[in-house]
Formats: sequence, C-alpha cells, structure tokens
Amino acid sequence: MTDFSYDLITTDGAARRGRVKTAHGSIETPAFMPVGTAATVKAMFPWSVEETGAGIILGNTYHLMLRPGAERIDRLGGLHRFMNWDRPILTDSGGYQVMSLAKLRKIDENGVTFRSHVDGSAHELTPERSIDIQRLLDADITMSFDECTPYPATEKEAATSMRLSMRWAKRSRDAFVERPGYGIFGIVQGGIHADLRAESVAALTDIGFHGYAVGGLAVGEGQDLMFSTLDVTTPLMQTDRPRYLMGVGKPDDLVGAVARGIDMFDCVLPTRSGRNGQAFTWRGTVNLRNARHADDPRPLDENCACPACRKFSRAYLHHLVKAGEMLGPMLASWHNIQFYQDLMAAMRAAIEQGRFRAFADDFAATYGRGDIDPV
RNA sequence: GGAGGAGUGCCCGAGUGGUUAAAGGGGACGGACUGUAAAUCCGUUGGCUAUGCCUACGUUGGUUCAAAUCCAACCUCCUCCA
Repeated sequence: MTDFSYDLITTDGAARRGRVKTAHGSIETPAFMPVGTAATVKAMFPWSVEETGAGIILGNTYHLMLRPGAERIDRLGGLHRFMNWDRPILTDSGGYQVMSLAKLRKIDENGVTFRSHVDGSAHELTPERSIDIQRLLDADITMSFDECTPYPATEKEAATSMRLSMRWAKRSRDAFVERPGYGIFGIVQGGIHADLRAESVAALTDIGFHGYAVGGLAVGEGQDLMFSTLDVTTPLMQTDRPRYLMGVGKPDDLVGAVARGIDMFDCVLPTRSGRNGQAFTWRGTVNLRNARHADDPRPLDENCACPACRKFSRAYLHHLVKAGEMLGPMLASWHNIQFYQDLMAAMRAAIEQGRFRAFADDFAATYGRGDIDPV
C-alpha cells in the first residue's frame, strides 16, 4: 500500500490543484467533503453521495463514540464497511464539540469531559482517546484533538486556547499510530490574530503532520475576517502538505478560500440547508418553501445532473418541502451536494487551465446577484 | 315533536364583565442555518389617512361607566329521547 501523500499538481496564483492519496483511494483537490457526522450523510445513500463525485466524507469522533461506539464499529469492520462507503473518510476529533457543546462539557489540561447529549452520561475525550477512536473507526485522515476557539474571544483567550490546542496537537501526534495510507492533520488555531496564527502554524510544523487544517474560522467572525485571517495563515503553511479549512462554508467562502490556497473543505451547509428547504445554485440560494415556486414547472437548475433537477420540477420540490415529505430534504440534500461537487470540479478545472482568477470573478459576478428565475 | 350542548380571527381552539386585536396550536408568508444536540430555529399573520382610530368573537336588540364574556329573541349545527 502506498503511503499517505499529497501531490501538488499545479498552482494558479495561490490556488492549488492537487491530489491526496490514502488507503482508500485518492482525493482530487480542491475538494469538498460532505459531512456524515453519525456514519451517514444525512438524508442520502452513500452511493448517492458517491454519484455526486464526492471523493471523501467526514465522520465524527464524538458522535460515533457515544453511539454506536468506536469499539463496536471496529468489531464490525470499521466505519467504511459499517456505513458502506469505501472511499476515504476523514474524522473530526471532537474538537468542534468542545465549542458547540460548551454547556455540556468541562475542559482541563488533560482533555474534555462531556455530558452526552444523548443520555446525559459522562464521557472523557483526551487527545489520546480521540486519536484511538479515530484509529478504531479506521479513518484515513485523523484530526488532532483541539479546542475550536469560539468567536468573539479576546486575544488573550485565543492565545490560551490555541496553546492548549498545540499541546494537545503534540499529544495527538504522539498517539497516532503510523500506518501506510493513513495520516493525521494538525489544526491551526489563534482566532483572528495574525501573530497567534503564525505561532500556531510554527508549532504544528515543528511537530510535523501529514496535513494541516485551519480551524476556528466561520464561527461568527464574518467572511472578511475569515479571508484576512487566511491571508496571514496559508502563506506560512507548508506547500507540500494538504491544507484543510474546517467547517467552511458557503459557496463564495469556498471560492475565496481556494484563491487563498486551501485544498479541502467540509461543511454541514449543503445537507442541513437541503433538509431545511434551501438549495444552492450558480445564481445563489433558493428557498424552495417560497410561494413563487408553486406553479413553476421548470427544473431547479437546468444544467444540474442530480435527480432533483433531472426528474422533478421546482413546483414538485416546493410541494414536498411544504408538505413535510421526507423526499424533499432528500432531493434537496442530493442537489446541494451535487452543486458543491460541481463547484469544486469547476475550480479544479479552472486552476488546471490557469484561469482561476477569471473563474472567481465570473462566479462573484453571478452568485447571489440575481434571481434564479431569468425567464 | 321533546331534552341538552355548541357557534371566537384563514382553520382548530383558550378565554365567563375592564390589563382582549383576543392565549396556544395549525396553516400561510418570509428569514436564518458554516469541523451537525438541527427533517431545526426565528419573525410576520384584521384594516387604516397609524405613539391614534376603525372593524371584530353567529344575528339583532338590551343591561352596564365598560360585553367575546350578562339578558332576550332569532338563525345554524351537534347529541340523546320520541
């Protein structure tokens, strides 16, 4: 089996076209990873996810540890087999839940004690345990255990939080069992502070990871601050390792982040928004609940290959969403994941052809700028 | 034919003298969602020449300073008995 690797195929400005090789296959980057927190990309079959062109999905240490349990998944042959997804999987370490479940956890130097959101029972997550769980899950890419620093945070808070994450990153790296085709990523923290981001990148680079993630963004700071933080972060990151912007984002966030040298993304938005009746298109978002679609026989997006667009009308999608029929969220999720994959494919092609800047300008000119109904 | 019960805003439904343009649902309309405690959450939902006024709780009339709330008649519906 080949080692875990990242090949930088070509660049266009700061944008990078690359390929990540893992035990379960390779990933064309820039890549978007659909989120499958609880061993399922919500409302989608794994083969549907595959059909959109997604090359990798994300799972979650915290959720799977609580239910059905990491050891159980291990006994059942690992997460790929358990959920019938044979392509690469990246697992989040539970670090995001340190922030999102703030009311249900206690944090100290050793790690975090969560009160389960399922049944209230107490569970400890340390860097060592998080890494071990991710090994049991058989994640191709393990994420180091961190604290996703909330926003807003004072510079002092961001520094304290980041340095704790750096100590945990070292422990995570030490706990990671090297296996061919498997890698572990360190997570850069530091809030919106350039000096802290620089310190964090240096600390992680010193430890040495197979890839590096930028964490703690898209947590309320806004796109301008997210981009300006990337501007002072990605230039410091190793060019021969993949760069993953965690939890991002909206389509225009993805384009802007690729322009700043990011290779990988994950976000719940396409699936969550899909379940909530919002569809993404090249012209912006469409709220399928809106009354204006009730009599519209046209497809959501004539150029989209997903079944929601190929086989059904906006009027029908509108009806499904309004009626609370589960096929509505299913089709909308499928469409959104398809759109995200199409967007990534378009960016990859633009980089290969050295026209990423033009692509980004064109995207900015049309996305969110007009009604989707230019009849 | 007799006895009893009920009629509230788009719908269901709370409300038995003033703080009621009227709880709460639903529906409708709109918005949000960024390493998923989310098939979730949040607004708005009588009208107007709007810090006020008009219309409104089956209909009409009455009692009262004041009525969705009390009284009378009428209309409609439901249940039971003939």
